[in-house]
Amino acid sequence: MTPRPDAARSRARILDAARDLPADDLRLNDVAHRAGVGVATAYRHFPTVHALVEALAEADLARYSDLARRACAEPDPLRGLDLLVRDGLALQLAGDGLQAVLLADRDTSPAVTAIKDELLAAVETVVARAVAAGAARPDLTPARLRHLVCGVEHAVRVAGGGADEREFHLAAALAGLRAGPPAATGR
Amino acid sequence: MTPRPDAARSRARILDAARDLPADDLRLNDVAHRAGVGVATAYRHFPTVHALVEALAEADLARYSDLARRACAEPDPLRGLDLLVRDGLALQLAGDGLQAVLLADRDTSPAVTAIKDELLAAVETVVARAVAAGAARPDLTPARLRHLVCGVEHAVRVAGGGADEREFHLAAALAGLRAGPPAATGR
Amino acid sequence: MTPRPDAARSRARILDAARDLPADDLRLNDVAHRAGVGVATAYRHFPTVHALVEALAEADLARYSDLARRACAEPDPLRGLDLLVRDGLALQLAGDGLQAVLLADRDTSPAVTAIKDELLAAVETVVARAVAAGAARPDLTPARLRHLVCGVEHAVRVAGGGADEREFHLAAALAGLRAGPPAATGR
Amino acid sequence: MTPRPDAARSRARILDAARDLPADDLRLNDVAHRAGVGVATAYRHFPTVHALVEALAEADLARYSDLARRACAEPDPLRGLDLLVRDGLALQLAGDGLQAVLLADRDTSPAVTAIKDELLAAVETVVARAVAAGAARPDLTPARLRHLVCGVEHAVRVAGGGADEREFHLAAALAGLRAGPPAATGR
DNA sequence: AATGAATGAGATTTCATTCAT
DNA sequence: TATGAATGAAATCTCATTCAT
Repeated sequence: MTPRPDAARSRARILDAARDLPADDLRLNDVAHRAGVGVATAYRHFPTVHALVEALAEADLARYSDLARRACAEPDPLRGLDLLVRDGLALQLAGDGLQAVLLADRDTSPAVTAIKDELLAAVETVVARAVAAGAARPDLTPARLRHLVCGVEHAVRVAGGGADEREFHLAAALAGLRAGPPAATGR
Repeated sequence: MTPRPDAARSRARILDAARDLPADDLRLNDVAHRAGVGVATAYRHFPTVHALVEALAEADLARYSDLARRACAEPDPLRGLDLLVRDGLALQLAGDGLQAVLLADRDTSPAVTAIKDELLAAVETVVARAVAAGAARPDLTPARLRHLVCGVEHAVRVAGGGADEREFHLAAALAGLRAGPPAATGR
Repeated sequence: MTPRPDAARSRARILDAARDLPADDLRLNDVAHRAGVGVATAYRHFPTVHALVEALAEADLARYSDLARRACAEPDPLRGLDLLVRDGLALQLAGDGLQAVLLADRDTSPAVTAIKDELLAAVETVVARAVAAGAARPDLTPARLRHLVCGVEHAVRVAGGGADEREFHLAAALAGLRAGPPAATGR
Repeated sequence: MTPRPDAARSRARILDAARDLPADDLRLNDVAHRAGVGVATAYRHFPTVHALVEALAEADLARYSDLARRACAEPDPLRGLDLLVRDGLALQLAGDGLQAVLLADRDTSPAVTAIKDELLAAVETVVARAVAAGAARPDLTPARLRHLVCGVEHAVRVAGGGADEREFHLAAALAGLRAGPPAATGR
């Protein structure tokens, strides 16, 4: 079960090399070359690009899960929701493969699935508490919260990713989550 | 000046064929084949995939511009803003290459640049009126509004694109745009 | 029979444009474009690249024929041979399509064939007189003389085409033509 | 260091296939197809056509170098020169890519450069000895000798390549090399 | 388990020639 | 006749994945 030492070294080198590249444009060939490792070695460790992205995201995913647990523990449901969104957004913006892993239907690594399950459970709690307390729109669901944060991440990225833009879009999102449905203005 | 009829026919066939394919995964080779046109012909008309995406988006872009002009004409600035966001989102969700064209720094076609300029000018007016009327966050800018709508589009897409999801994210976004900055709850 | 004035103008423009390009790498497309003329127009005037090369070479070919006639008229057969080789080489080096036309089995233009026939007849005379006078190797034939000059042209070209190199290779060739067979030194 | 057996096999198959084609009209695509090898494999081994031509010529180049060394070792400088020209011409006529490799300014393969350097050094010696012994024109240089042989190769080729033609042009060239400058007969 | 050459599919590009206008 | 877009074949190149060693 314990990996051979040289295998572990290869794996680590591959991950290190991958961190220098944009997560949305990884080529296993390229990564292997930069890692000073054979192409097939990279494929042995990570059969698909997604498997590699998962491995890269795993640490951040664990942090996300911890964050969600802390958000559950907040006495004030509103503050819990805000904390989750604010710090979750920061995590998603810091590492560019996280969104893909969060949104994937199936995971390559069981460990990743386990962490995601924990995370989703905690998010469910945070959302349920916020809705129950009237601190969030009544039609908010855990899935919707996740999608919304992904949308905000996207908005901030296309805006260039600066801190000012992040603050603006975060503030608008938090306000939008909280408020009840606005008076209809549509046609 | 006027394009030759056969050139126009080729162009139209290429565009028709491209409409059957996802805008984010177009291959000129494939498009040419489906259009019953030589590969070289496709490359002559559209030197890059982006040029083709632009051409596909041009009609929607014109509709977007019309919409923005109507939004300017709304007597109530708030209703103008809501109209622009709601119907703009619908346009962006209907044709999947629109966002890429809207966000591109440079355009291939001068016609596209012209339409985008008109659109941006109208958006500027809508935002300025809404802010002046106190109907939108004071730090809202035209660029931020565009990025926000792109974020909402993204959220709805990852949610599966259903009408319910669209309504939820739209409502949250409109509410978030309107409200002043929320009481700080961050760390 | 008289060409229409505009056709004549097209033809002239094509020839002018072709003169700016290396004769061994002409593309009709390219020539047409530089001439400011439609591609098909170029093809109408010159169905093949060789036809164009012939037309470009025609004037030089006529000069070559005149030269050969003058060489025939030389009282001294040796001087006639030398004159033909020396000035013929100069002509061949000056315009880079001449060799191809000289060596072609068939010609596109009857006019070119006529000039070549005159030229070949004169060369035959020059060679016959030189051989008869003992001023050239007895096994020299008109064809061999032509091939030899083409070989010298090639040597000068790969040497860079300078005047010194031309003089060296010319001198060696003239000496080689004149001498009887050398004492055998081969295996 | 040692090439992998399968890579060596591919390389050999590509070279074998290329030998069936005219060296002055090689297309990597075609060669790969005939060799029963993927196109990409052909491009990996030989990034350009010239690299392939070099590899094809390498064996002949080595023979050429041996020949030049033997020519240096001839006690009689004149016989050394004749041997080099006669047998060098035979080599150049046998394999049609040799001239291109000999005349190229830069080589793809360092091995080829090394052989060419040896060859050129030996030619230099042969020429120097012949000139010193009064067995060749005083203005003969190693470069001129190379260009002259290329010119003779060209003449023989355009003459059809037969043995008679080869003997004629060879005899003329050897005589031309040997003789001092002829009495001037030009204008 | 590690290696990197081989593979084949297909993207892009070039070009000579044809054809509708 | 003139035009230049269209054409298709083929050359070059890229890439993700597989396979022999």
